[in-house]
Amino acid sequence: MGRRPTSFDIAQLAGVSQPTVSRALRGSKSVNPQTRQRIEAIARSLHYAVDKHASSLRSQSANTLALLFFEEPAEDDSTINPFFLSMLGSITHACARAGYDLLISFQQLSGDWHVDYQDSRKADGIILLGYGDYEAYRARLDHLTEQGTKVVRWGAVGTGPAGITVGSDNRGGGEAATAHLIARGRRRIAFLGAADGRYPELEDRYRGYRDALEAAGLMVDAALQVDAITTEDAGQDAVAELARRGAEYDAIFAASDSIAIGAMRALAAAGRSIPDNVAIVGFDDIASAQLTNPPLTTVTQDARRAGEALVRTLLARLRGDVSEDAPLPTRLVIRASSGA
Amino acid sequence: MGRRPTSFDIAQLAGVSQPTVSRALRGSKSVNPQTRQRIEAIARSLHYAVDKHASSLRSQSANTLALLFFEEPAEDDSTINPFFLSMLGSITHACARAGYDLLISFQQLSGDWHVDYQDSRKADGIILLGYGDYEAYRARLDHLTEQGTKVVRWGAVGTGPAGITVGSDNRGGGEAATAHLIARGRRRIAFLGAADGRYPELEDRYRGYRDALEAAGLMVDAALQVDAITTEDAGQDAVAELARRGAEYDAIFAASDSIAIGAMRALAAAGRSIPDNVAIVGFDDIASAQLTNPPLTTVTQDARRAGEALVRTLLARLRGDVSEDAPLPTRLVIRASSGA
DNA sequence: AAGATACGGGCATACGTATTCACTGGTTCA
DNA sequence: TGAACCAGTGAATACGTATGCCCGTATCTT
Repeated sequence: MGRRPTSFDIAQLAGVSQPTVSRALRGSKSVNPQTRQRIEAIARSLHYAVDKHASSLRSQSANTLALLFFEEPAEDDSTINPFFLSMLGSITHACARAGYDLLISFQQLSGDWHVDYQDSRKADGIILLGYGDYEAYRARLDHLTEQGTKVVRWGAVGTGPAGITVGSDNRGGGEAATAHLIARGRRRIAFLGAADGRYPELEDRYRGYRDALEAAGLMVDAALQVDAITTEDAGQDAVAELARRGAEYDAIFAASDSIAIGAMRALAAAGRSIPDNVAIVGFDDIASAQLTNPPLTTVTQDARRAGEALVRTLLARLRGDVSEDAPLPTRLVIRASSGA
Repeated sequence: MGRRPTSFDIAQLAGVSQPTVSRALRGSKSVNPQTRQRIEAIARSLHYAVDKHASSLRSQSANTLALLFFEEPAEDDSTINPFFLSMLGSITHACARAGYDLLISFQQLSGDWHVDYQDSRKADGIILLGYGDYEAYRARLDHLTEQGTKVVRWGAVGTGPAGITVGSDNRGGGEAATAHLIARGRRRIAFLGAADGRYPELEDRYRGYRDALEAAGLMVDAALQVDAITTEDAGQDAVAELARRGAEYDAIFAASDSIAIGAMRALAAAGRSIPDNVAIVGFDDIASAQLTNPPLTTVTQDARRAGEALVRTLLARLRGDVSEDAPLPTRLVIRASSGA
């Protein structure tokens, strides 16, 4: 019960020196196999575990990654986009498999998170997660990468410093969603979601929307595009805005499920039936999408692969590789909200 | 751009010794205020941050807490009970406020998680989160506390080693839910959820259920209690089991929203209308509860307060205090599933 | 006026590990 | 047969910080 055992204690019991213990336990091949086994047995029997801080101090690497969620400053309750939460599992597991610990933190986009982890050596690399006004943190992102901090982020592939962005094929997903509505006979399809550069993912989905319209020979009507960020309230407001404009539409492609759910609420309140009056498709396939009434047709992003890709890319960067992956494929999940 | 600045660099620039820098930055009052300011200014200008590992090694404290989620071994996808995920925000924030970092990890209940954090000094204390067969990890829990590891867990207050459990007033919540159904005129109320000792939270909710029945002079009918763990599938199965027994009932109190949602699905499939044929109340108030059809009446647990209480209790234990809080209050949220 | 006290800060050291360098005894090769 | 080599290991040291101990000076106390 005394104090924690150290590598010296093990060395003494094994009749070797401390460095040999260190080498044996880290798998150096310049240790006699028999010696190694003896050392490992003793270590096990003493419940020995390498002191993480001593190890990190000496080796100058934390063996830890940091996961930073950006939360909207507006929201008082700390609700994180469910899609990101669903990545949490695979990120955690991928880290564990690689032998890394995972630090987690919520940050305001506008805060000074970009210095903390960089300076205190808490983590070897950082994963940034969260939709949000891209312009608002682009400067911090550039700063980090210039300083040599290892970072990856979820976002629109092609934006931001080279090779640090992992993301879905938003454009392809947007096209698939819209093409589906067209195939169902809809012609006046509204798009709810930011179309400007501040939300590149949503913008890409908008591009896909236009691709599909144009491929079908349909006109892109600016009156049918309403800005909305990914919250239910924004979706609700967007439908109100369409009404204000007097816009006529028989379908909605919402740039996220949260927007879609808010929109459905507004449509229901206005007495418009889904999908008969208005068909609707979302994006993300969050858990709630199965529970809406009617269930929401949406575009699935593979959260598991996403998390794994983030970790894999970051670990590659730590090794000095720069592997730029292609966008992750998306898949249309057809439920009742988009028509029979 | 050279290497990271150390406290020696700052000392040199400030014309003092390294220990003085350390003292100044940690707020020791035995440093002249002017000296301190000078040091702080230099530290800021160099973007100096204390090296976490050196600090932890010297001071023998990690300044870090660990959050361990237990996941069901059965589930291939790493879905965590949404209620626990909703605690994540407040736990994270509470840690940040206290100046602690937060490590996160998913674990199998049956794994050997109980040695890792204890031995490697990664964290000063551990927060355990996750429903699960209590008997299955009771031994590990006892082991940890006996070794002096600082642990808190979410669960049924009164179970487990003294003072380490934070939890809701499950019994009160169960009583409120059941009393509500009785007030709505229901008389044959089924309980879906484990009533044995392996799931103490659910058992407490069952106790509350019985309290309410007895207070109203109603009989407790064993045929109306069906074991179910907190998954949708279990809820679905439980309704099937009631049918198999030929039990008659006009209401269900489900020990969790997940169970309730599964039950609603089964009822809908069986053509029984909610709430006319069967009124139903859940427990947890997860996000999906608002989206069911009809929306689910349920018992809210305050996730924010829960997370804060967990962190507060753990920090108190780290200081050596043993503060045993009362169970956190719950609140009945009445929606359409329990009748007009 | 002399001793006591407080203040500010330096010296030395310890935390536990990983790594460089040097050494030994044996083996191989020309 | 000497030189070059290799496997296996120990001695020494560095990583960057926090803290116990000590000392000099200035301020009180009686």
